[in-house]
Amino acid sequence: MIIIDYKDTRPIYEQVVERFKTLILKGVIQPDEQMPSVRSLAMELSINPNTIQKAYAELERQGFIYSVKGRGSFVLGDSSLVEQRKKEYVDQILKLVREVLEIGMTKMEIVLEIENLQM
Amino acid sequence: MIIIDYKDTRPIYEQVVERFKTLILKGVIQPDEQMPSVRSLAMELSINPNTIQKAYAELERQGFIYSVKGRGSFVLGDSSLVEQRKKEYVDQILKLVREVLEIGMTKMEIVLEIENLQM
DNA sequence: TTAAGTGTACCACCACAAATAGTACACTTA
DNA sequence: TAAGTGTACTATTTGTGGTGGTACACTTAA
Repeated sequence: MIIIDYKDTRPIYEQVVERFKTLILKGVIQPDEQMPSVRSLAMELSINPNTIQKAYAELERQGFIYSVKGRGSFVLGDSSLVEQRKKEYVDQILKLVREVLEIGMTKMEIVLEIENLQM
Repeated sequence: MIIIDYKDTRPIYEQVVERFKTLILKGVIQPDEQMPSVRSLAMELSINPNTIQKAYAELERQGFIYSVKGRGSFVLGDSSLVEQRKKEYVDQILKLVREVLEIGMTKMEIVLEIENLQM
């Protein structure tokens, strides 16, 4: 399910985060389904449990999963934190957009900046 | 005019940048006025000229001053400051856009929100 | 109650990047 | 030409990020 590419320059935990995000967004892992445990996945990938822990913490921060001490980590549903956080972000973005429109920028200029944004 | 706080965890050059930005925005240093020279300021603060050079390069990048080899560095006028504020807003917006892309939104969705924004 | 499973916290190590220093070069002006 | 200016290059120091080792805390099932 998860693979690490050592030719990839990105840190391991980041690769894990992205891989799980894809799996969750595509519905391969369903809401409320249990994630592999920190230890078992670390064992499987022959890396340190802390690295998986870091990945899971990031997934939790971004609203994809939640973790319960002693029980495990679980996938959150679409309607939950992710959607909520999207709204919060959009609100913040629009607020800033309003301000920058007031000092003379145009919507088109802003849109162009976003289109050209490199990740 | 400039002071360094060694208890401050931020790097020296960053403190210098911020201090000058404040002074310029408040009008304490006027447009076209000459900045202290790299060497004299470095001497005054007992640090390396390169550190001041780095601060000035950053101030130039942000549109606050301009430098001429052999002549010195000078404060830019109001109109360029507006441009600077635009840049700062755009930077903030793009930062948020990156985050919201991270959690699964698309550029198109964001752009649509902006297009539909009522003032 | 206990054992095995779970997430979490803390510290150490290492590699790499950022910050700063040292020095030399290039330009301008009086 | 000399003294002042910004700039470029390299070396060294410092800080940060990523990972590993280990111990702790909690949950669950036997």
